[in-house]
Amino acid sequence: MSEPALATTHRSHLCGALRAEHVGTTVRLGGWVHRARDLGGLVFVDLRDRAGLVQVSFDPSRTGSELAARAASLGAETVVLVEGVVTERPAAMRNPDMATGDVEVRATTLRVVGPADTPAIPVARGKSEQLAAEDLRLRHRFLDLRREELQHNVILRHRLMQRTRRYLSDAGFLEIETPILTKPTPEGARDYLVPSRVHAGEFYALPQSPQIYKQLLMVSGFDRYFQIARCFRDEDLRADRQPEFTQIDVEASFVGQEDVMRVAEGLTRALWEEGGSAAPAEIPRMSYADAMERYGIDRPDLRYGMEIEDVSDAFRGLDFPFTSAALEAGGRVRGIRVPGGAALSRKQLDELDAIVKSAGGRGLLRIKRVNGALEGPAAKVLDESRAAKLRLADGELGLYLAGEDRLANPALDRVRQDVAQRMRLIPDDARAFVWVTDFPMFERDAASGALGAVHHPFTAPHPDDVPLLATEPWKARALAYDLVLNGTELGGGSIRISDPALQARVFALLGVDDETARARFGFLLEGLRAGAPPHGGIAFGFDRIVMLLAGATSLRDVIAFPKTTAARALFEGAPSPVPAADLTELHINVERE
RNA sequence: GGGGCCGUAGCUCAGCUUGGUUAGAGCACUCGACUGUCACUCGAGAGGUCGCGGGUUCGAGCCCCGUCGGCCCCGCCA
Repeated sequence: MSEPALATTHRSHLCGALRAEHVGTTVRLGGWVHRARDLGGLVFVDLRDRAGLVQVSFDPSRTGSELAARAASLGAETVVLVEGVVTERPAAMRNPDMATGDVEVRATTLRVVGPADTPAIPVARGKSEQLAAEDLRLRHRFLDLRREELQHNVILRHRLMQRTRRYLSDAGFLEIETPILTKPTPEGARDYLVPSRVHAGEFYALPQSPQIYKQLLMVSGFDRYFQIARCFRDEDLRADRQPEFTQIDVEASFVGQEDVMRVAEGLTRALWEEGGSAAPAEIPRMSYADAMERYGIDRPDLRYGMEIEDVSDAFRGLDFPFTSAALEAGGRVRGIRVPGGAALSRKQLDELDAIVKSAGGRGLLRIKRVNGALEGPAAKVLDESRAAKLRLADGELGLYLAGEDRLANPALDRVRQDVAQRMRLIPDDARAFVWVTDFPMFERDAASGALGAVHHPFTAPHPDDVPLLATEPWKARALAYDLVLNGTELGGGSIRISDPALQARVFALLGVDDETARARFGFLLEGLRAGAPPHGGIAFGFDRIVMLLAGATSLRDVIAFPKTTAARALFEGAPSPVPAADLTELHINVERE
């Protein structure tokens, strides 16, 4: 890959790009003083720009003592312009840890153009020195962003964004922008609202996603659309959740599920290649039902085994307190077998128990096989044939939960993940992509029994299951699909309903009456009645993809100016109060507690 | 809305268990020495609202209550 010429009137080369091939060249550099070393005559300055570091030397016997003295007095993070000659370093003075370590620039001039206060947080950091606290890093973001790691992440983000545009554009997709000021939606996440000055008491909402707009673009005949779309959700944050985030949003017409998945796979492959690691040619698939049965979650981590197994038969008919009640109530006994798990300490097992309890379970039944014999509270009640059904090998530990699947699944998932980490069962470089398909259309609220959309209310039912809408709608599958990597959802999508009559039926099932549907989604319904092609699409969580490919552990490390977990921007100080006059103009009266 | 952890010099941390004279260290900073370093080295110095408020106590960085901020998790996130 050839670097573009970044030469300007102030500089001829990038600091970090200088190599042996430049030896003898007179260069002009601009950069930040990373570190300076004053040896009492000879002075070295490591100069930094976005390409990296280069050592600039000031030898008083060549430069005169005045220039060397000025170099010695440079503070960290000062911006300077330097003129000099790229020189090969003597063999013993090369630095193999530096990309530019074979050369140095012998300075002939030095000009301070950007004096700098002593940095509030260090940019240059010793090998074993800790990072500054994250709130300080966010408050002084312009300094933190100078660090090599964040520079790398931001540049990677740019490359992934460009690769996305190139891939989708080459595949015939049109990049079309949709409004940021849009209509509040009662469904889904809480909206960020923007008051209207012109219309007292009325509000725009920031989009949670461009969902309806992209469907209307299909109605309008744009056939293939994409957008790198900023989305907003006013919900509480996590390490992998920001209030504003970026989606790669894709929609296409005259497509079925397979067509969308093929494009999504191609894009994934391109992005992983751009990120420096190849994605598999074909991504395996698993049904939602299968994922829940074997992994207890709809985004299974397939980098390791320990699948959930049903061992109800081993306990059926037994008078054993842990399992009897659950089995009689129609529940099951399920769990995982942990290879080598018999060696886990009492303390570790208690910690697992705590995890189960925090996930809503009553506790774990633990059975291990040591030297051929079962050990644990259930060992006495299980005879040979029942014990055999557990299929525990020597040294294995069985961890079981009894009860309803809806309660046991999340707990089993947590246990499986925790154990995998504890036992180091996850290979370092493993990548396990999987498509999860055949999601249910609806989920039933546990208390009220009311139906809600699993994906969103515009998702098409599986054609085989349309009859179920009239009888047992909660059993109907949707044409919805999620792409999962290592237990993380990368993206998800669906084929949409393009038949207005079917859309009306689905709204009815969701408890949305005609009038409400018209008020909330009228412009979409009118669109569908105007002649809608079959269409569907997918949206990827772009920030999360960058995070994975950057090897970062927090979204904040791949977003230039992120928010804290309290949705604050520490750098610019948002949100903030506004003058009373501004509120008056917006017809807003703020009540304070 | 709930739970957990953290807050001491510009930065990273120790001190808190068991309250007691002047709150320490490394880095950074200032001054000085040093001509091949690359986390340069060496010497000296300056630097503190112990997040904030209240309480207990003869006495609080340390104990208690509240509060603010950060991080992680549950709820929430069609």
